[in-house]
Amino acid sequence: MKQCFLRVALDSPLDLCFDYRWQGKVEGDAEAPQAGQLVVVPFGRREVVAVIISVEAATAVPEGKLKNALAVRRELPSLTPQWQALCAFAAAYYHRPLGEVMLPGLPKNLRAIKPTSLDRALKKSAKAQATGPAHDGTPATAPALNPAQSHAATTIAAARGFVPTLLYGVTGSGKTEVYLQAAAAILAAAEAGAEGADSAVGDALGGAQILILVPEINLTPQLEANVRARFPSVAVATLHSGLAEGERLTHWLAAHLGHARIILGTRLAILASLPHLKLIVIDEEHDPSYKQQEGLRYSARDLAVWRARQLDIPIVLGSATPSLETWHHAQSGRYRKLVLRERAVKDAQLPTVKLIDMERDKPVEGLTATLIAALKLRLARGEQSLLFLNRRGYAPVIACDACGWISNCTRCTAFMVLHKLDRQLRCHHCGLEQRIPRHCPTCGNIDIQPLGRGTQRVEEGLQAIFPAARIMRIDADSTRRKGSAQAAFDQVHRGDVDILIGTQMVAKGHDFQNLTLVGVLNPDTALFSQDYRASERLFAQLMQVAGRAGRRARTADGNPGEVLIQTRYPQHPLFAAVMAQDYEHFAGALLEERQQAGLPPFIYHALLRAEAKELQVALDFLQEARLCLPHEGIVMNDPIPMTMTRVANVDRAQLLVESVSRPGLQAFLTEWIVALRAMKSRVRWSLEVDPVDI
DNA sequence: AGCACGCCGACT
DNA sequence: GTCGGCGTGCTC
Repeated sequence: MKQCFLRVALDSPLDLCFDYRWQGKVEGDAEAPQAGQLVVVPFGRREVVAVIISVEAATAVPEGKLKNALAVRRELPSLTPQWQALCAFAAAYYHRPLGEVMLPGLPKNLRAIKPTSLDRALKKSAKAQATGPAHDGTPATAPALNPAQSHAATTIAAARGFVPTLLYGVTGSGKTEVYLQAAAAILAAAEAGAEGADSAVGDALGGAQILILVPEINLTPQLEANVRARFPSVAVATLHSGLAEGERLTHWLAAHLGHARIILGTRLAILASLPHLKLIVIDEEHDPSYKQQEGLRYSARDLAVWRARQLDIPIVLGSATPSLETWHHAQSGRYRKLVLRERAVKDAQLPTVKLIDMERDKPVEGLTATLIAALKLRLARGEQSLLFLNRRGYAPVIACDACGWISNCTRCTAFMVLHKLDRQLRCHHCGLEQRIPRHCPTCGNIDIQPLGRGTQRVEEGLQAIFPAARIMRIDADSTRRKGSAQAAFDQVHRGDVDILIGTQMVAKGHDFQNLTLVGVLNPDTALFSQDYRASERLFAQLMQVAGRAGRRARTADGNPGEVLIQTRYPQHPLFAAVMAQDYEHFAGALLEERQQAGLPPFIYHALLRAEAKELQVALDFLQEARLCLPHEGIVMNDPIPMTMTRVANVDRAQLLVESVSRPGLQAFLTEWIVALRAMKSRVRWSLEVDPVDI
């Protein structure tokens, strides 16, 4: 080969690869470019970093259009064929350009035309392993496992090849401990394998990497501390969106170079380069946060399963309330199921769950007399309580009694939420902020009232009822500053808080030792939601928040923790399942409903969204899209406005596409997206595969 | 998506 | 007379 061409993927919505002339060393030379390397190329009037997909001897691009590639970034080891294949799969499955999958996840520094001190970053990532500060520490002793935990850990670590495993265990059953012991066994086995082989091969065999995903950034510090204490001589790297650019670069490099052996991360970590990956763990696999909701709308859980199959390695999906998709696979035998029925702490009991009928026990300040009495008891005993309310702000809306005016957002189909502390009305969808009006903007009435309540209002009411109590609110508003969420949780752990009030942020993962009461203030809206997944989510959320109570052995008077749920619908079957803490029965019933209604996981969905200044324009586009191709075996629903039609002065509509066959749906989408692009419409549109909010 | 070019309204 | 609005055209 005298001359060669580089076929590259770059971050552009154009769904094609671009070829460049390479005027340097070619095939056979150690310095020749190869697939998986980063390369700087001119693109239009700018220069960008791209990934080399292949090196070609010829190109179909006419000579006049061809440009020269500028520089191959040889100091960075190539991204592996496995990583390239993962990206190629995601691009094909979600119908997005390859470059949009490959490049946005790379650290900014690597995508810069002139990377700053890459050599130093490379050295730093390597050093983290050899002389990390934790290296001299003694490993924290692994807690003794109960028989079910031991069995699970051994079974997972002994798996050979692709074995998807559901680790199904109630909150507090010690799933994390199972992950860590399985990880320890796999790391030890890899090390032993490395010693036996000669050193060159040993590195390839020995560098086992383990990826552990958690749903939220807030959960990484606790898990990281845990992991570092247990594995002081193992290099650990975290990957999540909260990292500073420098950290992100060194952590990403530590993973890519194989130095980091345990990688903890949120969903974005599933697209990281992990050349020695030997085990994937998805903790709380049912959690909606694993679904990316903008840009490339991928499911990190689904990609993780694909990645495990591709690498032929085990994957563990852990949950007390598995997603119906995963449960369905476990029931049908496609996934292996390991069960933890006992709580790991000796004598710890499941909390008792009771309902409070709000029709009989009328709430004051959102709190029923029963719940207030329970809070009072905890205060007297010096125990902590948690109140859960999935609505931030002071009140979701303010209204005028006289004329019926309500605080609608002028740009969205939504209310302006009252934020009393900031003296503002705020739209949670477009960010619009307004001063609170002193009188009704329509009729001038001075008597305008907040309707409903959010966390701020409950906090205010609680403080009035219990003036001496130390009350802490944790929600997206109170934790906006970096590190403030961790500081707040630390305060709760230290015992400086009597009553914690929060949104779903407080429901996940945190292990509060002295917390014996959980109050759920108003779960009712989810009972009658249009969204067919609402009840699955509510059940998981209630079980999860209930699990915050009674994680230690017993309360002062020997009772288990208590969960009180306020509702106007105590007869609703969902609550019966929550009280019985019977996930299996509930999941079975939901699956049967889904099968009869023709919903996932028995059917596959894709969603075409369109947005325009005028709703009709978006609907017309979807109608045209609906008819532009024959679609045998595909159900095309009518185009409809989205539930929240208008956001930031843009109207949105959607078209749901269904099929009983995943390959059938995929084949159709591949053709359809070509046809949609050919329409050359000015309407903004996007296609989502496996949507969750429809 | 960027980033250009290109042709019509209110400002130093 | 120019700055700048966003329509449309292209990117190996």
